[in-house]
Amino acid sequence: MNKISDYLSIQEFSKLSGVEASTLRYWDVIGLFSPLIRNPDNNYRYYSTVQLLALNFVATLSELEIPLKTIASLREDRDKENLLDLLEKQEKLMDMEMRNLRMRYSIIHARRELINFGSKVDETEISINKKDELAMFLWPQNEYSEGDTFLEPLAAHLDWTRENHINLSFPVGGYHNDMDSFQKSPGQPNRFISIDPVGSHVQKAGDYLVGYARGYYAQLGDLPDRMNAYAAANSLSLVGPVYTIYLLEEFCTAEPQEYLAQCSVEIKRIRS
Amino acid sequence: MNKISDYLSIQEFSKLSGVEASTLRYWDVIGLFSPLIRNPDNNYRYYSTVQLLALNFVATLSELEIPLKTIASLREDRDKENLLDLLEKQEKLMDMEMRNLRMRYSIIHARRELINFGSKVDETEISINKKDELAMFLWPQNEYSEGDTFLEPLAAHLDWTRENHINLSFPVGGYHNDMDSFQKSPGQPNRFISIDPVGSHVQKAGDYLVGYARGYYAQLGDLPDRMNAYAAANSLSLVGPVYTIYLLEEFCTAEPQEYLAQCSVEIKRIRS
DNA sequence: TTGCTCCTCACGTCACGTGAGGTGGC
DNA sequence: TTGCTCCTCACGTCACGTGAGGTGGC
Repeated sequence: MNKISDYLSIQEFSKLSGVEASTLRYWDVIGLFSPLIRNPDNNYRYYSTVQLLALNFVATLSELEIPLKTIASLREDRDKENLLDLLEKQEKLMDMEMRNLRMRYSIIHARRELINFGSKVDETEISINKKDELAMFLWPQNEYSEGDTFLEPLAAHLDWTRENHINLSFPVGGYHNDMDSFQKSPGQPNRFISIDPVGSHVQKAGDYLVGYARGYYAQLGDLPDRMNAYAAANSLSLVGPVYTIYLLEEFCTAEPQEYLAQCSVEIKRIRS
Repeated sequence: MNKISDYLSIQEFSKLSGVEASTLRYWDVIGLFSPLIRNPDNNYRYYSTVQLLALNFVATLSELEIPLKTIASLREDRDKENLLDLLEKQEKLMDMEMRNLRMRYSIIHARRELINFGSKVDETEISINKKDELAMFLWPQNEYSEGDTFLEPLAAHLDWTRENHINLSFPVGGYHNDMDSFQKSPGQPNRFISIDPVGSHVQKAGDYLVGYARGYYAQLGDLPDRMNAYAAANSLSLVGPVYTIYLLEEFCTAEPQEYLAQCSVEIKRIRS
């Protein structure tokens, strides 16, 4: 008799192996991994140190998040091909998890950036700011019928977003083709945008005229007028599309009148 | 009455929002997100397109894997700080997930490398091979009492592995201080090793004398003798530690006699 | 009248963790 | 005798998905 045949109680085996006693009991109950012997009088479980290796097999695959049923069937029918197949499959699942995780990361990142900016900004002033490149997806053209708000074209494009794998968890904003369109109907953008870092459209880096407005979606008040007035007073010409992004919205406040929009349009100075 | 007040059945709202009807029902039951109205006659749920925005709030946080209870409490008490705290916490959880995922990746990688190599190798020959660097953890010195197998020192170090965050899902092998020790007791390595890519010990790149043995752990037969004989016949001097790693073990076969060990020791040619 | 949609239970999922209530070993 | 360990149920977890069985609308 060498030391190996000394039996270990479930507590001792648990401490040695690092696997919880409740887990050992469960694995026994479902027939995945059982103690070497049972005391027939009191049903006590007794393990042997030799079993540490077999347990490690189960514990390792379980840590790889392989279903216990699969582990059990692999124990029955174990060879190189089966194991390699299984590991390969698991790696593919993990690839998907990784991609999913990265996407969740960038959603959080995008949202935090907007909120942080929105908390610090001086919303009362119209100003000229340098903006960095911002990647986004451009949605299709919006079409408005009589009496439509922004909701109808939004709803109309939801199918399109799903077909094109646009993730609606990224912040959504508005896009006007130009300052004219923005002034004519500030609450009716020509398109929607998704602030998604893998988006194919880029708001170019450069000098922008930037203004802010409080209130529910698409209620931008006289912001277009004020921006145009500022441009005229400072001899600026405003070119290209107007981007509206919501720094604060239902994610951080229950009060629609506290939503905070930022509108920006690129400027060219007019030589005087 | 504009279009917004047209009510949508649960099916229509589900298709528009991309959220399953069963999920909408569940969110209603737990009080997280409810339809605008209920038909009192038949309890039919009716949603409005305006609710798409509120739903997006819930769906987004749910996709970020934030517990529904937390989302519910956030809806009650919503402000920038609460949301930012929540997003930050979630990001930290995701960091841990990411680290866990990477570790599972490298476990699979390490195991696959060994098995793939073990399937192809010519195990009958002793040969001189170039080996690349291999990172690992060196366990503490083993101490053997009378009658001990490799199991006793292994068990004795399990506490140490946990204290030092050694993950036992990586392949474990043996380490002899030198060829003398290897020949004297091939089944009793001076240390154990964990083939973990973040390990602090490195098996140096270089020319190695490499041999193989079939059989259960630590049953290396006359491999040390054969390696020494090969070295003598070819005027090689064998220097430094002997590494034993198991290419095939209980993970890919149920038969202990099919386990395949690889032993390697660095060589220096003796000038003749 | 006939599908079709909607409803409300109730149960299953997956791998345990946590008592409750009771017994055995030193 | 007294803790301590061990046992076996049974229930909870988390966010739904899936029927079963029944009703309402066109």
